[in-house]
Amino acid sequence: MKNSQLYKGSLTTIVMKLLEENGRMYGYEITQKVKEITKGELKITEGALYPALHKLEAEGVLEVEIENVDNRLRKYYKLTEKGTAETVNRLAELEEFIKNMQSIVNPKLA
Amino acid sequence: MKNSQLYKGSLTTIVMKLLEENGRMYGYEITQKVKEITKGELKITEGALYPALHKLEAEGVLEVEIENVDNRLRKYYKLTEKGTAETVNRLAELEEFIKNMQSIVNPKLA
DNA sequence: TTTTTTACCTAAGAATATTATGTATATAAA
DNA sequence: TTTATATACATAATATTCTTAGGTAAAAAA
Repeated sequence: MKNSQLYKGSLTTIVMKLLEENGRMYGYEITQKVKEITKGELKITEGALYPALHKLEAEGVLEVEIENVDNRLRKYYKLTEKGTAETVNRLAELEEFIKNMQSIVNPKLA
Repeated sequence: MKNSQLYKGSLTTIVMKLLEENGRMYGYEITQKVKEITKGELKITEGALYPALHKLEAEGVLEVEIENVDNRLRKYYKLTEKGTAETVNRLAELEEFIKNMQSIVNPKLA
C-alpha cells in the first residue's frame, strides 16, 4: 500500500470485505481488484498481503482451497464461519473510524 | 489509540488538523480534545502522542512554546509555515483514503 | 526472444503504536 | 488529612504492520 500511512491497519478489513462480497478470491486477484476499485490509487503490495492472508488463515478467519489453473498454483481464500462473524465487527469498526475521522476533520458537522 | 487497528497511521494527521483548527495546543489538551470530539471512542495514548509530537517538531512541522501554568510545565505546539502547507496535503490524503475505503465497503455507490 | 503478466513466497528493516513505567504538582474525595 | 484522581510531561521494551528488496516459475504478449 503506497503513499499515505493512513492505510496502515486497514488491509485485513479490506480483504475480509472483498471475500464477503465475492465468495472466494486468490491473492493476486485481491491486489487487482483493489487497484480496480480505487482506480489505481491504492496498490496492495504482495509483501503485505501474503503474510496477512497466512495470519488470517492461522487465526481461523480464512480457509484456503488450492487449485491448479493453467499449470499454475492458485490459492483461493474464503471466510470461515468465524471469519464471517468477525467481518461484521470489522465493518462496524470501519464505519466508526470514518465517522470519528470526519468529526475531527469537519467539527462543524458533528 | 485503543480498539481498532484502523487508527494506526492517522495520529499525525489528527494532530495537525487540531492545531490548524485551534492555533496552538499542548499534548494533554490534544488527548482530551480527541476524547471529547469522538465521545470517548478514540483515546490517544501518551506513549504514542509524545514521540509523535517530538518527531513532528524535529521535522519542522511543529514548533513549541514552553510555558509555566500553575507551577506546572506546559508545551504548546503550533504548526510552522511548512506544517501548515503539509496539513493541506494530509487532509487531502485523508479525504482520498476515506473515499477509497467507502468504495471498497460500498461498491454499489462507486 | 525478450518483456510483461500471472501467481506464489520470504526476510530485513522501517514506522507506528501498545504497554508499562516514571516524575511531579494540583485538586477533589474519603 | 490522607488518599485518589486529574493534570502534564516523558521514555523503554515490545508488538504489529508495512515497505523494500529480493526469489521461483509459467503463460502470454511484444
